[in-house]
Amino acid sequence: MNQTKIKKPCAGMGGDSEKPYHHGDLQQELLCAAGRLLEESNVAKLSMRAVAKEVGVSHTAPYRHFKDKESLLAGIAGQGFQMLSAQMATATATLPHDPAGQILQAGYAYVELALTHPQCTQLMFGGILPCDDTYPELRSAGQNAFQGLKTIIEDGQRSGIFKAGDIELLSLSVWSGIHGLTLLLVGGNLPEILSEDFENRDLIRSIVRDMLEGLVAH
Amino acid sequence: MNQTKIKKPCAGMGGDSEKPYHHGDLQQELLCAAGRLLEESNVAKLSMRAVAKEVGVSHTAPYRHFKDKESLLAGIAGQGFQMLSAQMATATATLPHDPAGQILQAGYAYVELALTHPQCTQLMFGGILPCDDTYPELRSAGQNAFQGLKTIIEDGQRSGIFKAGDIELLSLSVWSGIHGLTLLLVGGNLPEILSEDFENRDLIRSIVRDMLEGLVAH
DNA sequence: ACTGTTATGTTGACACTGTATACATTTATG
DNA sequence: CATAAATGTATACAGTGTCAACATAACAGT
Repeated sequence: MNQTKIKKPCAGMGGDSEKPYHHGDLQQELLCAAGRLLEESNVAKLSMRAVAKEVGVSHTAPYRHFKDKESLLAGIAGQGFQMLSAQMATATATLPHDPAGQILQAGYAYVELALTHPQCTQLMFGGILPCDDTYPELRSAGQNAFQGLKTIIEDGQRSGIFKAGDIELLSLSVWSGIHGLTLLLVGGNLPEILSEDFENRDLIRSIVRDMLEGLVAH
Repeated sequence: MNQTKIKKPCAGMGGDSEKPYHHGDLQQELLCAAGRLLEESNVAKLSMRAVAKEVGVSHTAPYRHFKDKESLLAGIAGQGFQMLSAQMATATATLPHDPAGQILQAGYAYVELALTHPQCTQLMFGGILPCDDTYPELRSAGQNAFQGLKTIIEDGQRSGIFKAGDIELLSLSVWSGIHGLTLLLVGGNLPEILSEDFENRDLIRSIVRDMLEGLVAH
C-alpha cells in the first residue's frame, strides 16, 4: 500500500514547522471535521464517534483533546464566534465614514455567515451549551463582536447621524434586529410567515431602513 | 395494594367524559412530562425512555403515539407555538386602540413566555426540527402568531400612527427585533455583552422605542 | 544513549439510548 | 360474545458517550 499519511491542517493557524505529536494537530482536525459533520445534519445527530472516524482515529482519541462531547461542541461554537467577529470587522472596515452603511454591511455579513453555517449558528445561540462561565472563550468572543457594533453607533452619534442615548442599549436594538432576522432565516421560520419570497438582502435592507427611520409616521 | 390508577389530564383540553383507552390520554401526558423534563436540562439530554419512566409506562409505549423522538419534540414545539399565539392574542387585546402599546405588550408577552420555557423556545426556533413540511402543525402555528402582529401594524397604518409600507416587511422588522432580543436573553448571551444589568422590561421598552422612533437623529 | 515522565492514541468494557419485532391486553364493534 | 383495532409490554440489537487499562511516541534530565 503506497498510502502515506496525509496531513491536512484544514484551517490556517499553523505553518508546518510544528506537528508536535503523533498526528499533526489532531485537536484542530477534530474541530474542523466536527464542524463539517455538524452542517451535514444537526447537533442532535452529531456523534463523537463519527467525528473520530471521519478523522481516522479511534473512537476515544478525541477525549485526549476534549473533556466530553459538550466541550467539543463548545470548540465548534468558539470557532464560529471568531469567524463572526472577523467578518463583522472586515464588513465595518469597508465603509470607514458611513455608520449607517456599516450597519447594513454588518447585517449582510452576519446573515450570510450564519446561512453558510446554519447548524453552527444554532449551536452558538441555541442553548445546548451552558450559559454560565463554563466556556469563557465563548463569552469573550461574543463580547468582542458586540464591541464593533458599539463603535459604529458611537461614531454615528459623534457625527450627529444617530440620536443620543445609551450606546449599549442602542447597539442592542440593532443587534437584536439583525440577530432576530438571522435566526428566523436560519431556522427556516420565514417561509411559513412571509407570503411572498424575498431575497435575503432585500429583507436585511428593509429591516435596517426601518431600524434607522423607525416605524412612526412623520 | 390499594393503589388505584390515577388519571391526571395534566393540561386542560378535555373533560373527563372521554378516556378512550388504557391510560387516560397518554399522548397528552407524554407531551406534558416531556416538556417538564426538557426544561430541567436541555434538548440534547432529553431521552424518550426518561419520559416514559416519568409517566410510568414501558419505554416503548410512547411509540404508539409518536413515530420517533423527533416527532415527540415536534409535539412539544407545537404546544409552545400554541401558547405563543394565545399569549400574543391576549396581550394585544388589552390595549384595543393603541398599536404602539400593543407592540410593547406583545414584546413583554413574547419575552416572558420564552423565559418561562427557555428550552422549549430553543426547540421551536433552534433548528433541531426540520424546516421542511414534515410537521405542518408547526408552520401553521407560527403563521398564526405572525398574523396578529400584521393586524397591529395594519391598524397602526390606518390610524396614521405608523408609516406606510409593505405590512409584512414592517411586521418582520418588529418581529425580528423582539425575536432577536428574546433569543439573546434565552440563550444567556446578554450578560456577556451588556456591561450593566438591566431589567428585561427595560430592555424591551428600549428596543420598542428605538423601533418606533428609529435611530437617526431628527 | 538510557531512563522515566508526559502527551497522546488504542482496545475493551459498560450503562444507556432509540427503535424494531413479537407478544399481551384492553377497548370498541359487529 | 367474537373479532379486529388500539394500546401497552418484553425483549433484542446496534449505536452512543465515556471510563479504565494498556501502548507508544516525544521529550527532559542525567
